[in-house]
Amino acid sequence: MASAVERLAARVGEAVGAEVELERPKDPAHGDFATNVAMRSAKAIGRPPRELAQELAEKVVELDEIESADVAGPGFLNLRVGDRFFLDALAEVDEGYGGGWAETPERVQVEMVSANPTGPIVVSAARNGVYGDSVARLLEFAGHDVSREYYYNDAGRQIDLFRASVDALRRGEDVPEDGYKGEYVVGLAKLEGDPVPRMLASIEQTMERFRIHFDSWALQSELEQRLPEFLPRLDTYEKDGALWARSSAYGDDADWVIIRSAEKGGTPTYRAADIVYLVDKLERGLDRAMYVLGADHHATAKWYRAIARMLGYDESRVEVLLYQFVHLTRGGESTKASKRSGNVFLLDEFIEEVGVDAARWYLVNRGPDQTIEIDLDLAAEKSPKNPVYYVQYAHARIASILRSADDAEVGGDPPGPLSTEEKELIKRLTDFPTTVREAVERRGPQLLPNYAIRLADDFHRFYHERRVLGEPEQAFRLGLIRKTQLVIARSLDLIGVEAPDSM
RNA sequence: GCGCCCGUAGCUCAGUGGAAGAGCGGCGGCCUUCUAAGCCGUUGGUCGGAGGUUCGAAUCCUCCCGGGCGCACCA
Repeated sequence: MASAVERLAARVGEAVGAEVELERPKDPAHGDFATNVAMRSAKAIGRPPRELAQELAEKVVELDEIESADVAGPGFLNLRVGDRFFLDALAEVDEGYGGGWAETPERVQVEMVSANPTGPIVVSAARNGVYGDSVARLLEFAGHDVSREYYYNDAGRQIDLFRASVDALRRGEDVPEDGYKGEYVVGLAKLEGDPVPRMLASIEQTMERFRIHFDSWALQSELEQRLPEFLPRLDTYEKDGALWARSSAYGDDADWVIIRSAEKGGTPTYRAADIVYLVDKLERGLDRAMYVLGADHHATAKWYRAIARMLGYDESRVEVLLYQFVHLTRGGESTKASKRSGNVFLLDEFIEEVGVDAARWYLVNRGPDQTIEIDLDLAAEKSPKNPVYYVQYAHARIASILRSADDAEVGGDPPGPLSTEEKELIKRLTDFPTTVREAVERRGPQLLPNYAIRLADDFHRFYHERRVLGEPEQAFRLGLIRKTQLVIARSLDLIGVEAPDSM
């Protein structure tokens, strides 16, 4: 069913005889909604845009919903709508508002983090998790069937080196030159047994603490064993004693070794496991396999698509989400992160210092293509400087009013005309579905925190100008803030941030 | 050299064809009334540069400059 805004667009389109899209002007002085239909069709009709706009304005203003239609700028049609429209639009806001619209629900897997279990999760891996998890939450909200998977390398050189580092300490020796040297290695050396499962358990614990839950864990060692059954389906050749995948023939920039030469051990490379893993995903019944990768792995995107093509799959089922790095600063000083040197900034420390909500907010706040710089001192401040608290505060304020209202009546029409603040707030609520849709389509969860700030903005202004309790409009305004609260909570939940009832 | 990403206010960044924005910083106001983690005002920009496409470009295309990242029989 079409939303109030869509119905309005259709009505206006009917009146002017063309497809109309309504946008929200940034400047409220430009009206409640605006359309560029006159400028779009001016050329085809062969008339000056402003003249055409004037003519369309006269038709549009005949509609019941439209209070005024003005021509502005190069030929924009600025529309003001009546209270009835606002009330209808507000009535649509409920728990599921903005979600459940996916026309063809897909089974989607988001594979994310997937850091080697050779050390604790650091902050850049946390961006991977927050980004992937937020995209997953968005897809779920849109109506898709989403699962989250962690793929870990439990075999190979890095893991061997990690185990060797722990063993060396246990024997009272120094860790190998290129081994792992962090504090955590010392801790693991004091415990019995294989350090890898312990490391993995600790990673899982950290991720849970960060509100990221994995449905499944895939092991490289198991996957690579199944390589022989897929070899016949691959386009390969031998060179220098190694087996190469001819990925360059399928869109990649190069060919890659999948089985090492005898003198290098004759073992499969991680790329061999990639192939098995991809087939496994696509044959498991997933419609779409999403990989979340850091900018340093950007070249892998072509490799995944190339092997999908090589194996005869539709490459559009494979999607790689890339994100740029995170730089932490403290009072201007940059903190460098290297897992092996032991001089690292761990996610656990980050959460300790700034809290889960602010940590997630800062990591998802920026577009994935943008490197993030986070000033730890600023992020840790629980003050108005921190936008996440600004938004949460709006939610808490609403909760407080609702508590004071007790079991008073909530909802219904207002006794008089709507105030400017009420209209602005409702218009902002009508932006939510389009914001969600765009965030899903662009895989851009950063749109949500930015929207949430605007919504909190409109609420705080409303709060400042208009009283709720004890006013003739009480019931209506209680309904309005209740719905505002729902949308704030949803916006925050989609990025994994909590909406507190008091602060 | 080849490939990917970025360049918007003093700082950190939104803004992916329609009327230049936010937060922080700076300056100045507002608390006997539902939470001042709030509100209001003000300061501040040749959207890296040059061409091109378009009625219209921060946004699309080309080139140039600057920065980050990658181009393993490591993962």
